[in-house]
Amino acid sequence: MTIYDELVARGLIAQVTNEEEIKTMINEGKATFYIGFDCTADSLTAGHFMALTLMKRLQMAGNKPVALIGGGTTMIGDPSGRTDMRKMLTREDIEHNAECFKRQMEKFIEFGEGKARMVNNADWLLNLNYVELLREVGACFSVNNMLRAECYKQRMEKGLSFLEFNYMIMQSYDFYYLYQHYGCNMQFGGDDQWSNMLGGTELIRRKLGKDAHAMTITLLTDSNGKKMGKTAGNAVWLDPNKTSPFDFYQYWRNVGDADVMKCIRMLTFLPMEQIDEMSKWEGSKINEAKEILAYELTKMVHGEEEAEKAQAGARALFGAGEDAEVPTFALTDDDYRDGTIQIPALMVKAGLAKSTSEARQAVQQGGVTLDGEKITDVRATFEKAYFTEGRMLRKGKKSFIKIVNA
RNA sequence: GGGGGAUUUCCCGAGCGGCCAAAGGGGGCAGACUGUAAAUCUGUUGUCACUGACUUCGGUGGUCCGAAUCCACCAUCCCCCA
Repeated sequence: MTIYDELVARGLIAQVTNEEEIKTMINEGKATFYIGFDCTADSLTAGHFMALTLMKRLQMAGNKPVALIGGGTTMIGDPSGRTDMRKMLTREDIEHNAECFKRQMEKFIEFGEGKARMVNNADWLLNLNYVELLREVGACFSVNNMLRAECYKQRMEKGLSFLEFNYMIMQSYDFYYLYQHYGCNMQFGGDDQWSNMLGGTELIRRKLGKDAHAMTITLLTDSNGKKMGKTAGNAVWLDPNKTSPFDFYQYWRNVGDADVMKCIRMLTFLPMEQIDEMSKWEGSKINEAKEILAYELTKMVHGEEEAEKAQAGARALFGAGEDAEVPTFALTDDDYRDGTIQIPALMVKAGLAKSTSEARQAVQQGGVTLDGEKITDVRATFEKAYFTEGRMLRKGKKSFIKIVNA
């Protein structure tokens, strides 16, 4: 199976500019492709993860990846798929974020001589001269066409600032620049980037008379059409300090039945034959597929050891077993008042509830247990000695944390 | 530049002088049912020293016994005209 066919079989490809040419190019390992990452946060997310795996797949097939850190474009903010303007980030924040991205990416992609390359568009975008840029590329963009672009549609109703309107031009310029300086002949991106990417191929054609290609990745959505990689509006981070390996594992362990095989196909590196076999599973056997998915992804992001721990912890908590490897929280003397602590305060400190009110409600509704004992009294108080051995605090079905003394 | 409209709790969106911590929906959380799934049903969803108190309705002042609701100014956004 060729790499292109595999990408198709895995459902990764959404749109391409020219299928035949792209197919030949990547199958023969002749593509130098880039993917841009806007550094709006200090960690990559599960959403970026798919792009990283795609880079890896292509790299394994002999193509050269260029990871573009959007140090420059982040200064503007991509309006695609947004109904409001992004908050402006300072230059320092952006640089810090770019640094974090770089460290995380290095775990997946091999960088170095003749391998993958990492560039930051701040290096060329920030020094552009306004009038020169207008004269150089401004003439190649038709405002009429831009306004028709999908990525601005939503914003046309609510209002789009000139700042953001220029995002497409900056992204197009990136491609134009990379084409000339690094021989980059293809761009990848999420499907929501399609119009921005076409801006780039168009610019290259007009300025240089050359063909460059664009290809988009199917957005990973669940069966309800919602973007995956988020819980309650919060991203699932790749940084273990922001989303623990256990929570990361649990996120994938809990995907809906209808979405498991799709995730396995798109995100893991398991061979297609095995995947085809698994997709025949039905009923509660699907849980095994979920475990495999969660394990595989946790292994890729956090390493085998963490994946084992997360899996063992989850099995112990939800099945039988005693010694569960779950995140722990250590109480210090300051957490106790007169040597004791009340259950709502404990829950807030351990991060199981955002406020004591929320904690109370959980208790009142019978959702809180300590070492298997259901807590019914909101005022239940515990002494320090009680936690010496470590106690399992649980809220609802899926939130666990082990409480110990520091 | 001129004219009109908007700004409400996580989001959407009612409220237009006391009965408002503020309808309804979404989302979240918890309970039941289950397979750590989906669907469904129920409860809950500002904060706290929680049967009471305190702080919210873009910002700042004002009117009033009393304001999310009225007035003034400021800020931001949208629409129409130029």
